[in-house]
Amino acid sequence: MDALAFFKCLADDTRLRCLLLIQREQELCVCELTQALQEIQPKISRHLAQLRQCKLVEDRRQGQWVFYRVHPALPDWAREVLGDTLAGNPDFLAPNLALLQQMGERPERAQVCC
Amino acid sequence: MDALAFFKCLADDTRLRCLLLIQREQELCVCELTQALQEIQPKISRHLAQLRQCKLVEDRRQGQWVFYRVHPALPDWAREVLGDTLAGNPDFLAPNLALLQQMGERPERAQVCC
DNA sequence: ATTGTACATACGCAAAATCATATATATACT
DNA sequence: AGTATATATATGATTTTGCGTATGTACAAT
Repeated sequence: MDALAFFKCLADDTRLRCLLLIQREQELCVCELTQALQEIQPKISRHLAQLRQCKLVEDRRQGQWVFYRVHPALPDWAREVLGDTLAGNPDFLAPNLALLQQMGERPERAQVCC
Repeated sequence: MDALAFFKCLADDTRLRCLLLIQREQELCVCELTQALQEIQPKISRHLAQLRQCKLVEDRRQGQWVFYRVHPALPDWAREVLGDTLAGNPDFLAPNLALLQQMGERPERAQVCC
């Protein structure tokens, strides 16, 4: 995970919101992100694919849904960057979180472990 | 200083190295950055202009030289991002710092204050 | 089997970012 | 005044990135 590739992933509005939302909510599926960002599904999927290829997120299929989470092997410094960004920009995700709350019938996620 | 604009500035190799070098060395002039990155001067200047316009750096003319430093009004979270990135990628600037050491006759900087 | 939902990817195009070259400006020195 | 150094910016070409549409695949339910 090199620094330049990491920041390139954060340098797009869709990717930045997706990643920070996933970090904040632990795990989100594509349809939830589509709703939270009010974007069409292929657009969300395309950006998630890039985050996945760069190993910033990990995906897990559960039934019809694919859930994304922050990649467990993401280096500490990168995690701290995400944390600092969230802490320093408390309003950034506000509209997206509101849309997520509004969403009815969100898919139930199985407990993954432990 | 919004998060997206900040990360867009970091999403280019030249800008990322310039900014991290400036952060680490306190203050650097264009010719030092040109040497440290082994790039032509207009390329360095162009990227510095972008960092300046986004208020990530501040410039100061001293005689023939223009010195750049991290902008004093840069928000804390952004400073922490730079610090985390430097700490987490200790080898990233190594070649650039080596080239900077090799450079003879580096311009003397006046003490700015205090 | 078929229909529907969730998600991924391929393709062609448009827009944005980057580049190298040329040129302009500002200061220093003689 | 004239030359040299340091830096900035304009220009046109090239590369990269992002987009919407169309399509493909996997799973669920009937």
